[in-house]
Amino acid sequence: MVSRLKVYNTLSREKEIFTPISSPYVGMYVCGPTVYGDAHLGHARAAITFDIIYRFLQHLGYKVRYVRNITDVGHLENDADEGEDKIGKKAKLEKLEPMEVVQYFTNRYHRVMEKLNVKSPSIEPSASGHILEQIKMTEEIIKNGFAYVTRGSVYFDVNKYAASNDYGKLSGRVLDDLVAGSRELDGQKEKKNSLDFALWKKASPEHIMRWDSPWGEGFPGWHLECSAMSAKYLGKTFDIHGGGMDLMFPHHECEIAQAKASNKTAPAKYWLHNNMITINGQKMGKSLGNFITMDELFSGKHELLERAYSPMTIRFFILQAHYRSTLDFSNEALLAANKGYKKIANGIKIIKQLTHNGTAEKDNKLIEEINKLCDICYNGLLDDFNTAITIADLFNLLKKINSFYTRQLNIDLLDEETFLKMKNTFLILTEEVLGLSNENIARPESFIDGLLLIYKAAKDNKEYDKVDQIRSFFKNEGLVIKDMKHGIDWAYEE
RNA sequence: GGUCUCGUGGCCGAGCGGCUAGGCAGAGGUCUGCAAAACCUUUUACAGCGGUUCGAAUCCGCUCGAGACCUCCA
Repeated sequence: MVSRLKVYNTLSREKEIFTPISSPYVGMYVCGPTVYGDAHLGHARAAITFDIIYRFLQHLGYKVRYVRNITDVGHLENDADEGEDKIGKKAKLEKLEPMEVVQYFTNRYHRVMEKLNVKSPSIEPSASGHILEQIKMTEEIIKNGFAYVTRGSVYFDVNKYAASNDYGKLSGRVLDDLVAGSRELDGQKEKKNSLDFALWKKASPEHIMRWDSPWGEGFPGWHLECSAMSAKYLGKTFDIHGGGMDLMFPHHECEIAQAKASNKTAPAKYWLHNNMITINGQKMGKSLGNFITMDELFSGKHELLERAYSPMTIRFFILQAHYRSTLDFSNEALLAANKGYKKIANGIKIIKQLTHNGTAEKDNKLIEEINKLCDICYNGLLDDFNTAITIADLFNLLKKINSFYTRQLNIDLLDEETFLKMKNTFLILTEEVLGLSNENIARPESFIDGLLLIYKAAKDNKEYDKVDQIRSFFKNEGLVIKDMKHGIDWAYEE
């Protein structure tokens, strides 16, 4: 397969032609959520970004194994020794088992993803389910001389590693700058160097989540799970590693170091990072507390929201920007996205109804124009998954589709091939690749009530043919009309 | 302080040296019993100042402004 797909690789800071390690197979690992809170817009952006990548790679014919983890252990509040585990803290607060917290928020995350029409990954491993793999990797790193044990904890020796590897390449850091800029945090006395990070941490007495290890009871460091699980399911080197830009340093940098220190090979060929959602120009994030959860968006229940926004509106909103640009949240922007999405949704609806008669005379100029409009639609996606450009081009194609629909243009002037190409290009790109499914926005009950009003009027006017007609509509849907002395209602046909 | 990114018309947002991005909003028109939709046309741009170039929103420099990472964050 000759690839025309270009991807921006954070490692090289360039767009590169995408060539998988062993085509047609593609391995992709994406950092998933830490399940101690509800998903917000930022989680949605990351998930949707890599959902598009997953879908488009599949569309191009690749066989993709997509691994997205659930972080349920080891993610501390901060780097200090007394930094609490995020899950553990929440569990204590709510008087729950840590795994209850994990299950609860995992379920909720899945529900939101389903609404957003984000496909499930091929494998969704959790950190707590891979403690053995993480211990093994830690042992390997110690064996290779890149980690040391202090009082029951194991730390990665960044200086030692950096002597023979370029630590900081991914995030563009220089080691000396990092040392100079690093803050003094408590409890770093165990480390030889402030940049060293934990592979395994000794559990303090009050720490709930703990496992046996060669170094005593403890728990794995945050960065380790991704290294262990990606290697387990995708091999020591795989094609794509993704995640939010904020994970670039230190998380992804540490992952590379761990992988090289244990497996002696760089983990991923391409590193892809999605940018942040901003709100009033500022990053939306947990620490700033300025995030809006997906449930709040769906229900409109948040002080910054003027109304509720449907999942597809949000998906469309996110896709209208390129994934490597920041995207600013506002009601106005979301409102515009809502209308834009509806326009696409109407396009999907009408193109399914369009039919074509092949016998008429053909218009070669029109045929050429339509073909060109169709071909162009792929350019955006092929250029580093630029959905903004593809959507713009789809709107241009949609203008023609609408013209055919309203008969302002005669569709029979197209040849069969072009007609099908137009239909397929629009439907496949919108529904399958961009994942813009039709939302069921109509409320059937209000239609039923409306029909019953007409039914009543027809009865009053003794227009019995109309009455019978309406009754048969109901019957076809498995419903019956109930004429009662005190009024009219409907019921399910028994 | 260090490293880096960005500043596009009323709003959002593409753009990677020459060719109308697109969506929303506004104006005019076609169609229409009315309305809506749709289609056509159209008004507001590239933070500022210099430079490179035949040509710059796009490259370089400076100034101003916003932000990200260097702790946890998608």
